[in-house]
Amino acid sequence: MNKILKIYEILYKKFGPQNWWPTTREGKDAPEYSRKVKLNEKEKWEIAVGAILTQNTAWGNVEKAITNLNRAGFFKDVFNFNLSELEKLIRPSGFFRQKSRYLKSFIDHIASTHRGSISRLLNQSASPLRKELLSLKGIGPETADSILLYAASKPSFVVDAYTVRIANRIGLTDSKKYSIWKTMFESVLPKNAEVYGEYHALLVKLGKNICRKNNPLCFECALIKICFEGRVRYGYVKGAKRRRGDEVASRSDRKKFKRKND
DNA sequence: ACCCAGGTGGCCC
DNA sequence: GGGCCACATGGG
Repeated sequence: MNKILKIYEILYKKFGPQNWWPTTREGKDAPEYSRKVKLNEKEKWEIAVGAILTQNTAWGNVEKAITNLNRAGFFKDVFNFNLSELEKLIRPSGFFRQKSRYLKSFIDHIASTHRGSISRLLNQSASPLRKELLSLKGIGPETADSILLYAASKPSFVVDAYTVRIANRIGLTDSKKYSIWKTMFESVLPKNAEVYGEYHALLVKLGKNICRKNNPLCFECALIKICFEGRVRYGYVKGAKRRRGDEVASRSDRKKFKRKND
């Protein structure tokens, strides 16, 4: 079986569905994970805004920003907020000056080009929509694909830092090009938004908790059998030299991990 | 006191 | 087309 399919099978079995992208329920302020079949206009806005806010930023900080936006009634009337109001509200998500500009230009674009409806933007077919998103300041390939996949429900695979790190360690490819990574996954997986969405979310889950940048918890990783670096760290690969920092995680790390994950 | 986080754009060669 | 750098807050 192809490794890319195998990874999905293993992670899905281990972690179950992740129900991305988190959105805020009626009457609440903070986003939660729960899969919706059909998104309303507010939820589409929230996903697109979240995709911009989470650029190189911990999701917890984005949650704080989205909570602020909800309390201010932002998603009910996105056209009624100016730059400095946005800056204040999204401050916790970091890079708030650039991100507020990115948001404003996104909002203005929808106002002027799509008669104020984000659905009119998102209802296009995937390829022109992707091009249009990429033409906006502050929307690069990952953010565009996140919006395509999670807000527009189109099968467009999202490649992020976790995807690259995990696939690098497993030994899939060492390419530096986003398009190569994206094609690698899309050419193997069924062209299905739900599968793409779960796959990406599962990689994030693994990357956050186990396949961490420093001191990855390979001893707990469900992918150890198919991961080159993991096997090297564990000493499974004969003759492979362990490098500094390749030690198996400490006891305290194991305990910490167990506490966090049930 | 570090290091890190669900990237992007600008500038330089 | 690639290699650097600024951008900012909050948690571990």
